[in-house]
Amino acid sequence: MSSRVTIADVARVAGVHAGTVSRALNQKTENQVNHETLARVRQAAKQLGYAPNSIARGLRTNSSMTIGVIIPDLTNPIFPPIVRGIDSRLAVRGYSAVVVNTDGSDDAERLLFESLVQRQVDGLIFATGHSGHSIAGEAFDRDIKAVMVNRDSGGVPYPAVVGDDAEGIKASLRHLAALGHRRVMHLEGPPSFSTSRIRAEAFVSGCAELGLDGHVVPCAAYSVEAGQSAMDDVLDSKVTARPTAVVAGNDLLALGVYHSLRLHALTCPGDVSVVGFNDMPFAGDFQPAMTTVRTPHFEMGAESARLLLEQIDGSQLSALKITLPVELVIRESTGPAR
Amino acid sequence: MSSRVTIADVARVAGVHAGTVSRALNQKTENQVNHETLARVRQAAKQLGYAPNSIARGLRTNSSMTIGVIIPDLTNPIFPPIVRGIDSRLAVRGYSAVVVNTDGSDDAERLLFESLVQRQVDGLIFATGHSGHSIAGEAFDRDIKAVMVNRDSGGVPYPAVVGDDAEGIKASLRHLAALGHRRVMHLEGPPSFSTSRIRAEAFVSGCAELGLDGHVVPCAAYSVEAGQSAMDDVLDSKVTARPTAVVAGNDLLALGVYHSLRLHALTCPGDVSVVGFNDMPFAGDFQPAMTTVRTPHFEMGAESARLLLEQIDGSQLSALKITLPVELVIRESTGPAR
DNA sequence: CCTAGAACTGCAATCGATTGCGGCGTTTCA
DNA sequence: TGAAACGCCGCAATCGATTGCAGTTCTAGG
Repeated sequence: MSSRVTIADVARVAGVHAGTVSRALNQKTENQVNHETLARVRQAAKQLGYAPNSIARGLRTNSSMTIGVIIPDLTNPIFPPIVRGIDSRLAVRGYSAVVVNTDGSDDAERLLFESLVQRQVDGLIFATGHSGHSIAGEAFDRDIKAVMVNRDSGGVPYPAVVGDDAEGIKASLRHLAALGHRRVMHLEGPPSFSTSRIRAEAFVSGCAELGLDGHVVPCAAYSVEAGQSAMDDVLDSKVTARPTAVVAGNDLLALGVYHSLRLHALTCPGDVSVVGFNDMPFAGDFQPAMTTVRTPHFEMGAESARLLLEQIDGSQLSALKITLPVELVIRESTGPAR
Repeated sequence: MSSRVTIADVARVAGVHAGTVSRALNQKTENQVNHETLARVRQAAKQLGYAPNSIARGLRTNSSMTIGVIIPDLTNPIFPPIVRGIDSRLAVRGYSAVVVNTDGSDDAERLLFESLVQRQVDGLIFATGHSGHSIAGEAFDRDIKAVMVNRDSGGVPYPAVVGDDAEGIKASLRHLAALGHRRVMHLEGPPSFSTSRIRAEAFVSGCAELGLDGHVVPCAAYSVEAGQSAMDDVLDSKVTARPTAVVAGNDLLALGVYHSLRLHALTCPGDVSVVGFNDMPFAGDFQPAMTTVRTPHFEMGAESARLLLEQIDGSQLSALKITLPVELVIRESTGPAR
């Protein structure tokens, strides 16, 4: 399909050898060819509508100009901005991204990883939080270039790009404390995600610093359902006192809290204040508009791509870990404690 | 990087010729090799951890097992489900998708199209509504296999997968009419999108059928800002009477209407009822929960991938146009007319 | 006028797999 | 018993580009 015209056709029309055409059409080698010849080759190439077959080139140069991006689920709203950030850096260098979804399955991750490697991707970006049986260690052993984004490296010596989660949580806590909240709760994401642990720890230490009565409740997943289920349990429980504020592990969990509160005929922020995490798209349009921690997803993606390209270029890595600043966005889901 | 073991290595270990290894490791040709040899080759391959270099294979077989997906913007929430639908069908056949974003720019679309073709993609899925200077016609002339999704083919003889937009609009209108609305308005998306025109036409004919006083207002883009701006103009206008219900071209425009209403101290659905289109993720969590037309994005993606694979397989196309049913989801943004 | 060196460009190997062709040994059937 | 048929596998060309090497021409310096 398509691309019928090859370098040999151009060579024939220009009256030169294929090797010369190759040199003429490559930035790095075009100074090796005579000016007139170069013009003739270019003219012939344009006339024939020649476009190099990147598969053939890849075979010879051992590179595919392709980057694999492994994420849990594209429909999780934090990932599209990350992917676009990655793409923004990749595109200007002529690279393309192949995005695959694991749906949280380790088996799927392994399979997709293998398929990506088979495809000769020039590098990998891991955006799966899973630090359990992560494939990253194996990738490193196989000399595969990669970076982590939105998760720490989990002991594997790959560079990582993360948001300042701890600071985000602490800012949330300070905000709540200023509103007079004392009994606060954290909905923690699955412990297999490095971000979950970091946020939970920041919550605990933040509460200690501010003198708050903090309580951590684990959730089975980063999903609306898991958040609602966890909050339901809390509200139905007779033993634990109802918190006046909830710091959710992410916006999805916070949304689950919204649902649970509505089901229990409680208001937000009247009865319970809620803070999310990520500032996912349209978080300001929820009911109520969600107070949440904005993380720079696009930039995280862009930075991760930059670090990966540095590896590929073989240049010295400019950083092993990049922590990007976050910002608490105060909207309507937080209010004074009753 | 990686994949150091080649077919020649396997051949050496198994004591056979490379060609035999190739035949042994391919489904279609494995019956051409003796059972014992086959076992020996497989054993050697596993022992060495052999994985075929798909670049090399692609060069010879003239296929990359890659599909290009051209969309306007991944962060528009309707696209992730479409992409995942595409991927769900592609993955089981060993294909991968390369997704690129045009951001609505025709120039970008052309550039990305060329880069995809250069990458020797085996087919293309166009999800850009733009029917203006669409590249599709040229793609067809170049014998490139492709399908359209979420847009009609605009005269180019490619198969298309769309939602039943007209029915969605009419169902909205019936719902509003039943609530007693008479003066209704449609916020039309940019006319360069085929979906815009179809929805606007359905609105007009639907109003006629139901005896409603319908009015169409064009928007500059499918965005929250464009929707708000258009609605602002309507509400600020002294000449046009305020409609009691708005049928927005999509959920983003509807969200813009929400913003405009709030700015003008009007309530929804109290003062104005609003219906969106697409049922984007979390539409039910907006303020108020949005009544909208659910379109089966995942299925649309899956169907488009199926049609593309049919083309690639060279089999008879099972359909030239697939229209998937939509469903009106009634939530809280629509109420009785005052 | 001669020669070293530079500037170009052709030659051919190479990347790693696939595949048409043909050879060899064995089976089958007349 | 002979020949056709078949099963299996090796040989080598091929996909389309890149690139080290070497040859040719040209320039410049002595």
